[in-house]
Amino acid sequence: MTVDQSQRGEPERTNQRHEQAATTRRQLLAAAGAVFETRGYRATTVGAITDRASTAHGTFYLYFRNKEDAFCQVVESVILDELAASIVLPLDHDPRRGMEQGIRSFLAVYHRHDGLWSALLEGALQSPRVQELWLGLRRDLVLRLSDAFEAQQRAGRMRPLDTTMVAHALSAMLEWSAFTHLVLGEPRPGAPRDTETLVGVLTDLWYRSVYGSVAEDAPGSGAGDPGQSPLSA
Amino acid sequence: MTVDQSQRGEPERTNQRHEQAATTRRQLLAAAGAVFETRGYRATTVGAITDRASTAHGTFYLYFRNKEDAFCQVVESVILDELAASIVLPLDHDPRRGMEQGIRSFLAVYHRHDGLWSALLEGALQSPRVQELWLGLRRDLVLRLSDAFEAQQRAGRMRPLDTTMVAHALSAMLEWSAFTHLVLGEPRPGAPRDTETLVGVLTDLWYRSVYGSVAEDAPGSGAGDPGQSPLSA
Amino acid sequence: MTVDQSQRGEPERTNQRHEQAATTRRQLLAAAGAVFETRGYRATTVGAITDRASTAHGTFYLYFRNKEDAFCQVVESVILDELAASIVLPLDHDPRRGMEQGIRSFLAVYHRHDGLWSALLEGALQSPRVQELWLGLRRDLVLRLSDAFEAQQRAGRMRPLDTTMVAHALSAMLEWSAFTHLVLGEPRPGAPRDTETLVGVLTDLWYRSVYGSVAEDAPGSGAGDPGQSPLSA
Amino acid sequence: MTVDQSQRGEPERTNQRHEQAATTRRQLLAAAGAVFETRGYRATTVGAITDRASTAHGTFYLYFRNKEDAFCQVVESVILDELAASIVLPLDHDPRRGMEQGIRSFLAVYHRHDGLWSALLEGALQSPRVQELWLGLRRDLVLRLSDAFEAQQRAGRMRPLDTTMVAHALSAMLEWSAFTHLVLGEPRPGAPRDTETLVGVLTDLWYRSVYGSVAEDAPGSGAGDPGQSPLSA
DNA sequence: TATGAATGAGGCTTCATTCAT
DNA sequence: GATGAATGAAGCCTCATTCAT
Repeated sequence: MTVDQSQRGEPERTNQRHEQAATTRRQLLAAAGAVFETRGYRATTVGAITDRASTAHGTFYLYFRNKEDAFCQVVESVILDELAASIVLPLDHDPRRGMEQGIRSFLAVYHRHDGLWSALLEGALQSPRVQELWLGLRRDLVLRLSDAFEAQQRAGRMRPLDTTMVAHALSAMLEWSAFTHLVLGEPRPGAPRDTETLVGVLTDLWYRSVYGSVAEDAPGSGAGDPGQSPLSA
Repeated sequence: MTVDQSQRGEPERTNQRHEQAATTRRQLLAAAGAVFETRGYRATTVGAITDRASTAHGTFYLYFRNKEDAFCQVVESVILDELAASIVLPLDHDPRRGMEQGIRSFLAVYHRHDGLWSALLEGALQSPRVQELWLGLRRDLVLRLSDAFEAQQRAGRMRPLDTTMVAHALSAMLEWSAFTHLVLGEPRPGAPRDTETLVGVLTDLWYRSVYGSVAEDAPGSGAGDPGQSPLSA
Repeated sequence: MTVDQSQRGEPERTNQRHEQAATTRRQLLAAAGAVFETRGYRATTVGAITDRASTAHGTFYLYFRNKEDAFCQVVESVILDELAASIVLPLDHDPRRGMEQGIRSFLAVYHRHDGLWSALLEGALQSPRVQELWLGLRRDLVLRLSDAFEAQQRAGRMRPLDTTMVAHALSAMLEWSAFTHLVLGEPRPGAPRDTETLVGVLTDLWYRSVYGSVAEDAPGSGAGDPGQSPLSA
Repeated sequence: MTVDQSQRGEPERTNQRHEQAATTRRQLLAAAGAVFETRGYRATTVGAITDRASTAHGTFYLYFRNKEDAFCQVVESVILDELAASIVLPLDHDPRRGMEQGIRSFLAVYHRHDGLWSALLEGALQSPRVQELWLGLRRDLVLRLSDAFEAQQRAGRMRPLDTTMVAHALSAMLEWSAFTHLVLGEPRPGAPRDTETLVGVLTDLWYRSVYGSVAEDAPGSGAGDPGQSPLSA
């Protein structure tokens, strides 16, 4: 039977190898994710990853060019998962509730990977490639937001603003609030984080900023339909 | 008395020594600042600092316990300088202009030390002590802001909001906008940064957020005196 | 089955690896032993060891946590060898000759590793872990001795003495005589060491001390069997 | 009066300087003693000594060539003090009590400077000069002992033994028992050290060893006066 | 004499990466 | 594909000693 395998069995063996390899890759990716998440970017060592993945040290380099590469793959894989999840975002006819949902789900995603965002930030400050990856993610978000704003503006529902700049600024508020609250634990480190309060405040500020003079004091009372929420697109 | 001095000679010597030492410290501090600014936190090595300061390697440890300590001293010395400068902040009777001035000067300070803020962020993610330093700075800013908001609120000029949370959120917007625009060069990396536009947008968003329903559409129209600007205190 | 092996190939590889690694460890251990023996504890550097072992500097840390650890392993490996050798210690029915043999073989062991005992002493004064190791060795020796004394005492062949204290004191005499004669070269530094004379004197003193009033003046005359020699157990 | 001093005052000033210098030396010596005593030889740094002496770092090198030199001076100064004290050693007509007194006072001296003996041993293993100093001290002791033994032997009160070797061996027992009991805390580390028991045991062993066959079982009952105790010379 | 800033050699340790098997 | 031993560059930190004042 040994003969069998070496004669006709090659496709099978190849398949087996492929599967084996895929498994190894998955193990390494998962291990890398876990280690980066808990230790941060720089403090993560290849050894820690392979230890956790129960593979040999050298195996790491079969799947990743180096630590930077592994990190980027981890982030991308996580992002893909999250994007898959975020498709489920509920749409809403009330623009304020749409914003609220978008903000809430962003914070939820952030919260789910606390340490990874922290590591991503750290990595972006140390490696150009990670920085590029990170900037790409941010630009996506900002772009979606500014597109939505523009649509609102064309419909006359939004104050006349530089949509790109506003999208940047509001994204910054959202992103950095998420970081300071969820990662750093501000305002009161150690205290239980009341994410819902944060959602409420951010929604209020976003709404004020964008619709302030058009639909004054009108959460949900919207005179006419302000359309789809910018974030739930 | 000259005789006295020449007998024991200590005052002169001591002074000379002190000066020499102070000079060395200044050199090291300046060198450290420059290196941290260009290389970031982690990539900075003690050797690079002493090379730049033209001192022996060991001299570094005469003035700093280690890299972490040197970085904290650098940040603190820069902050002190900036605080000295910020005292000159113009007060203004128009709240919108006050906000604008505050935002503009914050961005100016940030811009003046681009790389250092970046390094500070990086360091905060790698060293608990740096993190503490950084959080301290943030808390100061947020506190001053929320105090100002509270004053405005008591005077009935501001919407009823959780001042602490709002201060946090608006600080986050300001801080992170500064970082993304001035350090990362967003929205268009490489393009000349139009800081004034940023000032305008941020001021508008802040103003809307805070005074939205009280003094609607009243930028500069000062219907009554909204009091001192939060940031120029 | 050969096929099996060549498919996974692990046993062969693993064995080869193991052997290679064991060789490296042995080289490092031998090199460390040699360097510690000639330079002493403190003056030994990791670099000197790896130079001698012809390995890279970093390889050292593959096998030892640090210098302290390497030293302990060296001592332990030497001790193990010696214990293997000491099993061959000749028993004797004449207690004086038993003592003599024990003392002689102790001195022989000591002599074989001159520098190492010296380094062990030095290390014990500088590292708690080495001290613990050393104290463990001493306690073993003392315990065996005091057990033997107790047996003798129960058999009524020995003067009534505090066996623990006596074992300690006589061990001290033996150990420190070994050190001063074999390491320091006392009484006449530089002169050829007449170890046999030392053996004779020490045996005489031990014998006197222990059996003095029981078998007075009976070296070798064995008035009855005082039993097994304490040291040759 | 300043003039006075600079014209005739030179001898006075010189005296003042001398005194000043002597004071400084004393301070440094005391500080060095304290630091060596607590930290041991190698772990003691020049900085620690000058800190404790409240002098400048460089001042150390006005009085000592280096650490080695300082240590030797410390040891010598302590020894001198102790020798001064040991003159008071009580003589005794009973040889056993003489031995006992000698042993007791040796242990007392040892105990008074625990850490220093430990440091001396450590230093001897690291510096040839310290080793020489230490050997000198030991040889003195051994010589006095062997001289005394020889006198006893000439008087026919002692067994026929190689006095030099015996003096060496018994000194070794005494010295090393002192070290293991007083410094290491054996046999039971941490337990209160019962020095008197140790004195008793050592005296017994010494006495047995030396007078065993001459004055059997005769502590204090001495048939005739065995003369002055070896150690109290 | 006394000072104390400056020096720089010397040692330790970590870890990303390679490579023979 | 997988292994894991080996490499060596790179950084950190200490401390004895010198020297200008």
